[in-house]
Amino acid sequence: MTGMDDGSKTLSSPPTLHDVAREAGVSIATASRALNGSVRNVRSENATRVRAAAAKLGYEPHLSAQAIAKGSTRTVALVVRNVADPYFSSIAAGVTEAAESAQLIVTMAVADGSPERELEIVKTLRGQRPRVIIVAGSRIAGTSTRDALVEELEEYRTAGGQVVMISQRDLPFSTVTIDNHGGAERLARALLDAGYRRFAVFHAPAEIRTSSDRHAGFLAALRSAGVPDPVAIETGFTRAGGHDAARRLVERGVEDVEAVFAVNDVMAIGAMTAFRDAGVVPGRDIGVAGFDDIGSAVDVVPALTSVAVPLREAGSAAVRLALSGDTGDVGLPADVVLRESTPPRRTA
Amino acid sequence: MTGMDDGSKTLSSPPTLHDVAREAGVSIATASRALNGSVRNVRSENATRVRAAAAKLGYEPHLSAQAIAKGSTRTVALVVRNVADPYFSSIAAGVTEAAESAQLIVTMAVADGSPERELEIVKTLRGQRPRVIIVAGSRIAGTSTRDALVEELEEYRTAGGQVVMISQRDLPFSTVTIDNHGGAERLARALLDAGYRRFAVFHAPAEIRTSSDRHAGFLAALRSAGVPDPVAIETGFTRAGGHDAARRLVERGVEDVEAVFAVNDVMAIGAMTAFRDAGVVPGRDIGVAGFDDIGSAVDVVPALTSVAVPLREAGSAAVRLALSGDTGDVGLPADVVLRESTPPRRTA
DNA sequence: CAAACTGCGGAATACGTTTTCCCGCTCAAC
DNA sequence: GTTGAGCGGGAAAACGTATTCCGCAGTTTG
Repeated sequence: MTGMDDGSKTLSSPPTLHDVAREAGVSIATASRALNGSVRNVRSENATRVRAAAAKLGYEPHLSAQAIAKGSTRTVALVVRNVADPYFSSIAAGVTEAAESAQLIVTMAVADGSPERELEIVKTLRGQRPRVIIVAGSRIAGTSTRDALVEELEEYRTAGGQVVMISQRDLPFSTVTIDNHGGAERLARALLDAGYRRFAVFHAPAEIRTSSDRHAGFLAALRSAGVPDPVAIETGFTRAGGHDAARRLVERGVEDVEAVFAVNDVMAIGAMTAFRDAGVVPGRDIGVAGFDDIGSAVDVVPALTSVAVPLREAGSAAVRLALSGDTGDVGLPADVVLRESTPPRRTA
Repeated sequence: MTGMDDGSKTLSSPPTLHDVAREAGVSIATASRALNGSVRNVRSENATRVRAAAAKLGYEPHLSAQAIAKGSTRTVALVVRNVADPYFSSIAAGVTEAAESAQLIVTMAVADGSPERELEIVKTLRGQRPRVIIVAGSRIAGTSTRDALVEELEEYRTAGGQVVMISQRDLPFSTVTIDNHGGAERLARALLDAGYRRFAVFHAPAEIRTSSDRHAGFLAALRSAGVPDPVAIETGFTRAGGHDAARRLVERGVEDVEAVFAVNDVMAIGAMTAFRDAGVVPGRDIGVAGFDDIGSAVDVVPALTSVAVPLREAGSAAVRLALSGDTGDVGLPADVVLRESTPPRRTA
């Protein structure tokens, strides 16, 4: 390319094991054995010479080459719907934490709520030959893409890969489940105890399993208490969705609802500011509760009643479950946290 | 789970190009040429047969093998301090967006604020031979690890890699800079215009460049306006840090400060709830301003005055900058957004 | 009509590792 | 003093793919 590197950094390819071996005056095999804990020993004098050579040359093993030689990689692949959402970034944090402590590299892809994109992602991920594929927040969509996704993942699994879903039960894979149904039930009962009787629910389309589970749990508790069904407003699973739903509820007239349950916190928070903008003060004029207990739940005013979900833990549990090799599910609790957004209400 | 599922799917290794070629009745070379847009053509009949065979077998090319054969990968590596922080997850969102539109895979690692960990990460990342390494929110720490990091990255670069820093100027790499200094100056002027005169600043240790730039800009604007220097409280760059700083400020006595500038929004938000818990109402008893304009800035009460920073854009700009191959910096603006947390103040 | 050229298939090599296999050496056991 | 085991070094074969090079047909050119 350019001339001799007289003195300074000309562009060159990174040193290979071959270079290290030559520098140390040993064979490639010996160098390889010295640099990773192989079964075989190498004489300690040679080992130190190899290590010195590697350090001198700034050698780093080519992971792809290792992967192909060993027939296995050290990566875990994570697909999420949206990294910027605290729900998923918390999961991602747990995943990277557990992965790094297992010396694994994590690759991340964002599906953006599109089942087609998700399918495409899983395909290219398969090319990575990761040890594990973790899918968080998949959308169980129209059966055609869904079936294709399942098939793709099953092929991956028969090829020796581990698949773990997060909060996506009833797909034929190990999953880390969150007690969405039970948490929502307990939340409903807590709100009933606090004196609320008439509710609205802001939920996402039914394909989003997390949403429908929470919705169902809430409904079940209400019904078993003999309270009238809440008004249900379907909207997006995002802050904007919650904001929008609140506006629609206000337009419709909000006098007959005492509290709103939004199926996640970002929706609830969006709803709170929409309510406030419309002159309906959350916590005073209307109770608001969310789900997930994301960090900022305590920072909004009034502090948001929610259901605490160990998201980070879910991420790391997914990795550990996959690495354990067991198939089977891990269940995580979901605990109600009452705060000022749903103050006790004097029943009439 | 269950025993042998006799009949189908026994555990087997994924199909290789060899299998596809055999199935299609052509050579490996032809199969390879048919499946990726090679320079060479293959007769269309053969091409369709190869594609059919690939589809039938569920073939996905082994990315590691491709990487080693071609001598280059299609991955971009991102190292952040903490995924769960909205600052970094927004950047990560931008990075993945741009990467995916360039058909690149992103691998992510979390440095967790530890320079040693960061160094270690960059080392193993180098083994990945990514096209690009993006470092966001690095901590310029004690020069020893810092120099080691720089050296590591420079070796990577002389080996043909692209390095981009985000908001970490004056390291010898291309960087996407955010106008932290100017944004903080403009914020200070806006607060002065609103009638505030006596300030406190919550900032992070000086090694965090983002923090010190913002702090310096704020200070500069204050001084050039002839206003007394603010009380400076050093704390962590996190929500907890802001919370803690606010408590310390309240303990010290808060009568003589009219407004607080926290060098980022999560700190500001943490500070607001600490103030409120201490009976100091943000927006009434004390003005609070942050920096970054994260999504939840509009959801807290009072809505948080901040400086809008195009974080997502910074992430995608970093990828584009790296891919362009140019070295040089990209500057991103930072615009003041006044909200209710800093209402205009009647000057005495 | 020979020569040059084009289009395309396949064998073989390369990429950077790990691992198997073979070999020589040393040491202990008989 | 032979033999067998144990140790450790190196040559070579893998791993799955891209690509170079060679060869063969068919086509153009003069």
